[in-house]
Parts: sequence; C-alpha cells; structure tokens
Amino acid sequence: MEISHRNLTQQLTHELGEAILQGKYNEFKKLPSEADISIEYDVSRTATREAIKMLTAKGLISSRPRQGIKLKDIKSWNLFDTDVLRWILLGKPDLYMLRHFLQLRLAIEPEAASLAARFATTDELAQIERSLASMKFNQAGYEDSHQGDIDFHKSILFASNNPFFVQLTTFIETALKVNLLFTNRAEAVSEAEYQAHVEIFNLIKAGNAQGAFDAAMKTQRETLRLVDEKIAEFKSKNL
Amino acid sequence: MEISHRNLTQQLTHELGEAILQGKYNEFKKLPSEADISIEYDVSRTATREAIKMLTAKGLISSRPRQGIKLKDIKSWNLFDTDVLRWILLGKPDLYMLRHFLQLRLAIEPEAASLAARFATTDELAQIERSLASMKFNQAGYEDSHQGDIDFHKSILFASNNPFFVQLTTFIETALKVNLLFTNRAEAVSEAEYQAHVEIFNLIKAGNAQGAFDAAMKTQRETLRLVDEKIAEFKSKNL
DNA sequence: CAATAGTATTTATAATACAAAATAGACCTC
DNA sequence: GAGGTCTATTTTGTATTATAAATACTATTG
Repeated sequence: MEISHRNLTQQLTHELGEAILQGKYNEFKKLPSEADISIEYDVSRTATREAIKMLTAKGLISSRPRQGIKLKDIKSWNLFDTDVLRWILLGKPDLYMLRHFLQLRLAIEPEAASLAARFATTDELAQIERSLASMKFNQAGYEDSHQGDIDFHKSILFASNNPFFVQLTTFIETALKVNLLFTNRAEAVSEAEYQAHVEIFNLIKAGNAQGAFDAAMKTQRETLRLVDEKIAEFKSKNL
Repeated sequence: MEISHRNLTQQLTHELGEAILQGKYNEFKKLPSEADISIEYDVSRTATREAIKMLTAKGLISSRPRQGIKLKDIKSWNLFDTDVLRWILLGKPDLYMLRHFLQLRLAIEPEAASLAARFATTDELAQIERSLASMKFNQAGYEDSHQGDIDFHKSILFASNNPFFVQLTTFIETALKVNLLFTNRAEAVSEAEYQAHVEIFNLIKAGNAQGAFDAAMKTQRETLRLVDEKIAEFKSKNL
C-alpha cells in the first residue's frame, strides 16, 4: 500500500500497531517500557517516544510515569482511523468483524445515495457514471476486477457533499476489499449487479432521494445477507 | 471537559489543534518550524515534536525536512477523532457543519436502534430504560437538562453491540450538545419528545427491528427539519 | 540555457541529563 | 495488626546538544 518513504518513527508506529492488533499485548500483559522497546527495535528512545505518542493519538494506548504503557479498551480506539483499521484487518480478520463493517455500510450508503441525489454536482455525477463504465469494462473481463465497483461506491459517498461521509470513503473502500476477499468473488461483476448499480445511479441523477435510498438499501441488505449465510455455513462446518 | 492532568506535550497538542481549526494557518500560510513553535510556546523542541507527531497521527498535518510543517486537506483529517471534532466545534461552529452532523446521525441512529432491537442484552435494555427515567426526571425540572436524552441515544448505540456504532457514542454526544446549543432549548424535555423516546425503547425491547428503525428515523428527520428551518431563517435574516 | 554541483534550511535521529509522577515497600505509631 | 507516613525506586516527561538526512534553492560550469 502507500508505504512511501517511511521514516523510523512511522515504521515503528506501524510495527507496534500491528503487534498490538495481533494480540501480542493485552489487558494483563502490558507493553514493555520505552527503554525496552528501544532496545527490542534498536532505535533511540526519541523515536520510540514519538511512535508511542502517535499510537496514543489514535487511542490505542496510554502511558503514565511509573505505570508504563498500557493498552486501552477497544472503546477508545479510533476505529475510523485508516491505520487502526488496516492493523485490525491485518491482525485477525474474522467474519464477525466483517459483518460489523457491513452493518455500518448498511447505515451509511443508502443515506449517502439519498444525499447525492439532492446535492451532487454535474462533475460528481459524471464521476459516478465513469465508474459504471469501468464496471462494464470489468464485466467484459478486462482490468482489475471490481475496481469499478469500488469506485462507484466511493464516488457516491463523495457526491454526498458531506465531509463526514466523504471521510468514510477510505473506510468503505477497505471494507469492500475485505468483503471481496471473503465472498471469494474473483470472477467478473454479474449483469444483475451491474443493472442494480445503474438503477441507483439513474435515481441519483433524477434527484430521487427516496428512490436512491431504497435502491441502495436493497443492495446493502443483499450483501449483508450473503455474509450472514457465510457465517452460518462456517458455524455449521465447525461444530 | 476531561482536562485531567495534561502534560506539556498534550497541552501543546491541543493549543496547536485549536489554533489550526481557528484558521490561524491555511494552505498558503504554513505552520512555523519546530524551532519557532518551541520559542513561541516556550517549550523544548522535544515537546514540540511530540505534539506535532500527535497532530500528524490525527491527519491534520504532515512534515518533511526542509519543507516544514504543512496543513493537510480536510479530506485526510480524522473527523471522527474526538479531539479533532472538539477543535472543529470550538473553532468555527456553523449551522452547515451542524447539518452535516445531523445527516450522519440520520444515517446511524435508526440502524443502531434496529441492531439494538436484535442484539441488546437485558443489561443494555435496563440501561436504556434508566436513561428514560432520567429524562422523566429532567422533565420535572430537576437535574442537568437533557442529560437523560443524551444518555438515551448513547445507550442505544452501545446496545447495537457493533464496535463501530459504539465508537460513535462520543461523536453523537458532541453533536447532541452542540445541537442543544443551537436550538436554544434550555427548557425541559417536552412530553411529546419523551413519548417518542419511550416508543423507540418499547420497539427495541419487543425486538421489533423494523419498527425501531422507523421510529428512530422519524425522530431524526424531525430534528434535522428543525435545523433546516433555523438555517433558512438565518439566511433570510442575512440578506 | 541546461545540467550539475554546492549551500543552506528544516526535519529526523541519537544520546544524555535531570525533573516529575506514581507506586511499592519499609517503617513507624497507636 | 491496622492504618498511615515516609522513602526509595521505577518509569515517563522535558530539556539540551549534536549530528544525519532530506530537499529546496543558488551558483557554477560547460
């Protein structure tokens, strides 16, 4: 992903973040002291402290003199932070977390479609349409599968013209990629799916907020149903 | 608010965060160098760097050698971070931002109510009920006004048993408090409002997901309509 | 004028020293 | 022995200094 040139501090931040999300530390086994982390990762205490501060800013840990560095309860983690999210998914990808994702999408996307129907500019509509074209292209077997699909959902969030929904684009994108992983759909987008997306676009373009909401909701429910099935299947297999 | 014992680094983080959100710096006027910040706020470069790292972790800024510290586009800010949110509200509270908030609540809360209807434990139901009692108490004129109202919405999010929705409790709480500020409703909760909340609770308790969704949606639409009116009023006044 | 080499500025990292906070344990009192 | 106080110890917090690395800017050279 966007690794770019990570400096030491950022490198360490990510390594510690991943280690935490892999369950290396927990409520009983607290993190090593700054000094020990410095030794373990062979960096100065300066770099260690800066990494600790970044993780603190993301709500993962807290540190106090003499007490050391402690993991915080998941309630205070910034789950909507891209890094935290990625660490979670890399750590222990499980179907329940995926369902939680989809429940959130179910809440967000229909409303985003509704807002897009009311507030999208012509440029933003064009962007949505372009992603549809890309889906059609994927359907024919070219290109990265489902990138058009992903762009479609992103561009709708963007067209909501609400900064909070826009912020969720990265979030939803990650959710979509994980979803594709689990539903094992490497094949092309089906015609039915494509048509469902076209319908949503047409309703948005027509400015039909309620219609766009309902259509998007229908799609989301279907996706969630698929995962619920997967979970049921998985459960019966492991009995 | 929860100031507790802020150390220098955290103090500086908040001061810089507020300064940024008050528009003291922008895309043209970048932040001073670490050295200058240290002088201006009379702290060591160590503390300054750690504060900068925390703001970086929250997506507000980025820093590179020779280039200095630059503000990032709002698209990369972690709007769901409690601190960022508070700085935004303290900075320039405007009705449009409030509407954006409410649009998000409209997306989140009905679905949370629906999930609560399906997954709430008896303890969580009891918690919702307690907040209703507190509302009734407020109605009679005692206690902090609307704290029960706020607790009601928080406890429903909590009862969704979805960590993403739970994470939004703080977010929604802030939104509610600002909303109360703008709608100028220092008086007690009305009987109609109280009854609407009781209805939502009963539907959740009965396990009626669709009903709870619809009832919560209705309440949210009403709140949003009130703010839309305020905005229209404000516009006509300033012509 | 273009490519290149040099220079200056700013962040990145390291190392050291000491201050402040929090805790555990010793000690003391009754 | 219960309870409290004091002290020692551990760990983070802050400051300072030094140097490295990255990069924008400048000057030079062909």
